[in-house]
Amino acid sequence: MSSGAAARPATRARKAHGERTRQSILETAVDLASAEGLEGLTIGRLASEMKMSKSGLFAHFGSKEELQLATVDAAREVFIREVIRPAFETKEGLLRLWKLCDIWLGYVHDGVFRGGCFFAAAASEFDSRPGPVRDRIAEIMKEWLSTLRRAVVDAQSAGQLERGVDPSQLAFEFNALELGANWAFQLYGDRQAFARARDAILERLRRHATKSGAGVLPTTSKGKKGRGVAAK
Amino acid sequence: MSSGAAARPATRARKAHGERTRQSILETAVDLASAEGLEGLTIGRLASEMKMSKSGLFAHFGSKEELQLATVDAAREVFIREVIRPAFETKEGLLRLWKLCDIWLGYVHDGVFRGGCFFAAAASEFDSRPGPVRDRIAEIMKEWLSTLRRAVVDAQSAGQLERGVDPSQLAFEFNALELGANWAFQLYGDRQAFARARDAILERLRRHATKSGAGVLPTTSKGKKGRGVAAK
DNA sequence: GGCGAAAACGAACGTTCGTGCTATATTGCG
DNA sequence: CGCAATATAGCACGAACGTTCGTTTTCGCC
Repeated sequence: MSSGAAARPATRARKAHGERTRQSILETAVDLASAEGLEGLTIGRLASEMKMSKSGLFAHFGSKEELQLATVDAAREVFIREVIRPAFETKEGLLRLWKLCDIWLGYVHDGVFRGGCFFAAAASEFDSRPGPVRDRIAEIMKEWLSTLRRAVVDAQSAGQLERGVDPSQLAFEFNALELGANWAFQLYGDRQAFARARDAILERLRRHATKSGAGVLPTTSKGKKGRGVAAK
Repeated sequence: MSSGAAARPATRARKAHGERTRQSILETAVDLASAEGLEGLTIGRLASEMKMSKSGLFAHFGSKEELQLATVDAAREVFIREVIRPAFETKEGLLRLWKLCDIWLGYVHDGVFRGGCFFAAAASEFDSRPGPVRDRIAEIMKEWLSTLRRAVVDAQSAGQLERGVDPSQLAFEFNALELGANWAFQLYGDRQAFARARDAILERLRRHATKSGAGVLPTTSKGKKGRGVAAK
């Protein structure tokens, strides 16, 4: 009903040239919204950015709320492409858990979104504003938290992480440290915050790593390139 | 020039009844802004909440930006009263550091501001919006971070915390965990997040506490009442 | 009790918001 | 080519925004 990516049953093969502009509108929308907020993302502003008329652009979505929802989902796609997918190139275990955190921090540092983590900003903006947009944001962030938690469990199953640690607790802490780094970077431009978050995360990973797990972690948090897969 | 609290040189003793309404406007403004954001805090909305006319209310501030600045400073006063002052009743050292974190979490949990931590929301809203408001918010959050850092240093001076730990690093981590709890509570209503943050903070404090420091920390993170000053 | 200042009001300003309508380009298919 | 569907533009709307202005109410003080 909504996620029309590429799953039409071949009955309607045409209708492609509206979809394309819609997509490029959403690219701009995501960028704009990450900086000015999902509510500050105004249709007039977006239209002038796209050199389109308000009404022409508006017709693609039908309402502002639909535009916001589409923007959130577009941001989710970017997040998956920039963070999840790269981290999942590493096979499950302690290193993938680390990669998830490391790449997340890199994605904020490198300014994939103009205003830092799109979802951190969106969550904070909508957390007191009930409705479908808020629900969708919460859902997506829950996906992320689950991914983090799942990575912890997998690392335990692989025998690289002590079984005593609570996966939800660890996921909470890592997510908090990431949000903290994002916060410090957005507010102060403090790049050191990334190193602080990495230090804190690595320290926890090291403390709870088993003997076989300790080897896979990078030796320092400074360099961008981790040491790579050493174990096995 | 601005902070006219109660420091007039007795030349002008009158002029109190405008200041009072101004103060009560700001109370409402703080509450409103914490939920709907500093930009969503609209003059018309605020006026109708106060049962005043837009123009009558407006005259107290002269511009929306001035209103926002005054609101931010009013929120700072609340924060000092609700968090800083209570924590500073405990004498400097490891316990005060813990109190700062513990009370902060309580202040979010108990809903001192309708939308969670006022400054977490404001920082996120204004971090991509240069200007005096953003600067003031950043300044206030820096005060908080400094307070946290200072508490770490004091705990070290008191011989209750290992001197090896980096005060800025610890302040960063604690602040991040607090923001993380605030985030989880606002978005999911997840009260468990407070316990998670407390656990994480306490664990770090315990790990780096000296022998003489270990005694002052509470035995569990569950109860609201800490064990109290046991050492010395 | 009346005077002057401070405080609150009501109406209007120009702008921008989201959202409808209607008409005109643009395009894919027979 | 011509036709139908789609995509974009133009225009107008009611509401809300921050702000200004001139007037009216309130209130401390002589």
